Amino acid sequence: MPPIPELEKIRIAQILDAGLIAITSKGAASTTMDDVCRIAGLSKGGLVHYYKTKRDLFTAVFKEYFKRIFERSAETMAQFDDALDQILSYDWLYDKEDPLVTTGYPLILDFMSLSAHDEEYRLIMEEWINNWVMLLSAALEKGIEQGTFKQMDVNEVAKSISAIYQGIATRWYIGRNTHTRQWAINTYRRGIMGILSPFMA
Amino acid sequence: MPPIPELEKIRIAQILDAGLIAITSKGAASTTMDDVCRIAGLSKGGLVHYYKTKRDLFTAVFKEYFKRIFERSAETMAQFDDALDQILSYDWLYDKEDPLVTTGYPLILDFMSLSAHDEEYRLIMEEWINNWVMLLSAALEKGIEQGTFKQMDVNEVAKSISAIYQGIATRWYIGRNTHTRQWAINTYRRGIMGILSPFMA
DNA sequence: GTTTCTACCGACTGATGAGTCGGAACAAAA
DNA sequence: TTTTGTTCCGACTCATCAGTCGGTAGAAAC
Repeated sequence: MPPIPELEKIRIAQILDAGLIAITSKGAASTTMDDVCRIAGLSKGGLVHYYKTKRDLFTAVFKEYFKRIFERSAETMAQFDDALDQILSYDWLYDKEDPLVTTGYPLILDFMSLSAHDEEYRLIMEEWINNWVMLLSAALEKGIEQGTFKQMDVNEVAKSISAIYQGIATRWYIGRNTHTRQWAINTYRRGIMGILSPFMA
Repeated sequence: MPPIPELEKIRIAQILDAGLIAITSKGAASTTMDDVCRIAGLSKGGLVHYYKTKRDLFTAVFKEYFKRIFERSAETMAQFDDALDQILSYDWLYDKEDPLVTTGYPLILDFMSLSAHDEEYRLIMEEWINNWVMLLSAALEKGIEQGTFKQMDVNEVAKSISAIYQGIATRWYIGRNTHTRQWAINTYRRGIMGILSPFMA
């Protein structure tokens, strides 16, 4: 019988944090279960008690990261009233100082690579994309109500907007020597305004 | 002493093809040297004779693939006279039937993930991006001469255009269930026109 | 007190795969 | 003919690591 009832939650948090640290620093491919044990301060057996396989663990870690990114997106968007401001509120994606962003990008790249060869991972990725798209869709709907935008297929447009954000983020991260924060922000603003231009009221 | 002088070239081509097949089908992470041997129809020793380490081999395979993509880009652009047509000539990136594209995307995703944790790979990636950017820059310059575009920092604009192409490609590939070819083409056209809009003469 | 269940430990196993190495076949050079 | 260098072979070594398993500590149940 469990010594403390909240113990499980504490351990899960410990393990997911450790997994996040390990994967973002070494990469998913070279992160071992022992790495995660060590960082979490648990033994092999302790870790396995909560996640039977490496795959279980990785899946949970990826979901946890996506959850954090999603929460950040929702919070930042909620700070604005105007729908267009909400849609263009993603400057934080290109902030080197932000640990969620900079340390997290390698994890997203790892995950995309895994998704290319693993259907289960790909579905998780699709779900994440879909959540993001829904967030943007809601803002577009709001903009239509507010009279900022004309009628449109909000889902298709939201997919375009999120794809542009993500593409620029990838490029900004990989090509860090030649791609500045200002370049990224200019690019996304112009790109997204291009997407929205047929629908500006 | 070499039996046939062209033998080396033949073997290299054999090995790079095999590497491409292996990596695109199984993923870089789970491709083994033995896989490449088998596909190339060579023994371990034979493979090692040409590429001492797995890293050497992979680097060569990635460069070969980037070369092919670059050639395709240059050829396709060259079919158009008008600069804007050249810049918007990348429909082929979103063609499921094209083996260079569909089978190659997993390889690019793998390589981006490797680049996140490996400086040598990252530099190769940067170089590839730069080649692509130069191709687009040349078209932009041409457009300025032709009077299609106003003066601009062609390099910055070219970086934006290529980032949009790549972002949409990634999304189109990963989110294949929900992202159509037509969506990809519409998105890139509007996005890129948004990038170019301040510079249309 | 005894049993039972959870939480955790860490040594061990078994598989996998990169890189090694001695050698064979063969061609050209000496 | 002998020697030397190239190309290629495939069995072997050795490190790594996911997952296993027998065991312990301690709390609750009986």
